[in-house]
Amino acid sequence: MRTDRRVQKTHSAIMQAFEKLMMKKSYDDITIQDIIDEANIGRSTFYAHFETKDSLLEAICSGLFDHIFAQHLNAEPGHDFSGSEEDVEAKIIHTLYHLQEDRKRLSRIFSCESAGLFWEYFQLPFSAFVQREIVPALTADIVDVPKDYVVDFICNAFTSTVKWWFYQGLKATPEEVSGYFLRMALR
Amino acid sequence: MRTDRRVQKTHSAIMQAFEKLMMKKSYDDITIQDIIDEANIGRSTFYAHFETKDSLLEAICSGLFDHIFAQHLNAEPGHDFSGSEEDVEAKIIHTLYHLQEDRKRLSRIFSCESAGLFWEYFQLPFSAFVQREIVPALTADIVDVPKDYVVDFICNAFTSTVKWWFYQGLKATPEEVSGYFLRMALR
DNA sequence: AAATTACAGAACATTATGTTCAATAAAATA
DNA sequence: TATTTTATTGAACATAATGTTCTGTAATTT
Repeated sequence: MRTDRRVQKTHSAIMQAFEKLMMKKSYDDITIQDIIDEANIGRSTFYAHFETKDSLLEAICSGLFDHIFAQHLNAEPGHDFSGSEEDVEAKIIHTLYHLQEDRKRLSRIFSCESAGLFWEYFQLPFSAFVQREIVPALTADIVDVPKDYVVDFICNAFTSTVKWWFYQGLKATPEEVSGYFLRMALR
Repeated sequence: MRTDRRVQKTHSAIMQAFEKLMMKKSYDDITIQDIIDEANIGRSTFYAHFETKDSLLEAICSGLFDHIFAQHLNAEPGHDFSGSEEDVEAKIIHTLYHLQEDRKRLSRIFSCESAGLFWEYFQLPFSAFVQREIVPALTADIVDVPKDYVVDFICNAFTSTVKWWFYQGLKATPEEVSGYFLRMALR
């Protein structure tokens, strides 16, 4: 059985209202009252869909980042140079292109310093990629540095790179940004 | 003329109340009402001292990080190997020792993901240090990487290193952490 | 001793949160 | 189509925080 058409409508009304509000104010400044007014739904209806404002954010984030990362970054390699420098670079450039396409929605989200939750969701899928494909390729150099530190370091480096890129207004190309990142983060 | 003794008392009462509350809950969860109750002062008295909760945070942060950074990290070099690898390493280790000494207050603050303001204040003095002493020493390697990206990268790398360190419960020594950081961030 | 200043504490308007409930409208089911 | 199930509405409600304003009181300065 499909989900009730009313549920779908309310759900997307909330989502749209939230994104529209994100264009105007930062996450912390958005109240549930704002969302209710913007979505034009009853108070109790919101609470029938989401427990808190953070639950809503969680839903937004998974939809956003799953789309960007899950598809290709963690996809099974279809070629024989998986894990190589070329492969890693290609995947990072690919990811940056995806982020660039979503620039309109993301630039507002990324500039919102208050919502660390965003970055948690952002880093989660990237961390898997780092552990699987990047770290094994460079353990030779840094044997005595704890592995979890290395993973954490690279994830944060990528996050801050994307932050920097968006803060600059995406002036650089994905290829350039990827180059900067790889040169700084991986020797 | 000295400041009114009553003002001093109220001020420190607010500060102490805030720090005590930070031991219990995260920044976002602390209300002005909590502070008033904990400090045992009148409502209007708080607003006579601080406009908002963020103003109070700002005051706390400057006191905290100015103490840690300003003194030695940005001090005039008293020796002739300023800017060298040994000098940079010594200063970073020194900074980490200071952070370690303040672990009680800082661990609560650092684990509070919500307050990005903390990290802004944390990075501000470090950024000056990076630009003055670290970047000039390695521009040879990375000529075509934008300088502001390099500075941003290294600052964020140090911030995430400290975050990681505290998250692990400061198991590693400052010397070890400094080693990890320098090896990962500066080739 | 007099003037100044800070504080207490209460009152107040405003705003947001989260819950509850009966009526209504829409959808799914038989 | 008729019936049942479910979602939504909208209002009401209790709770709690914000920020302002005011008066009397107490401490401090001059």
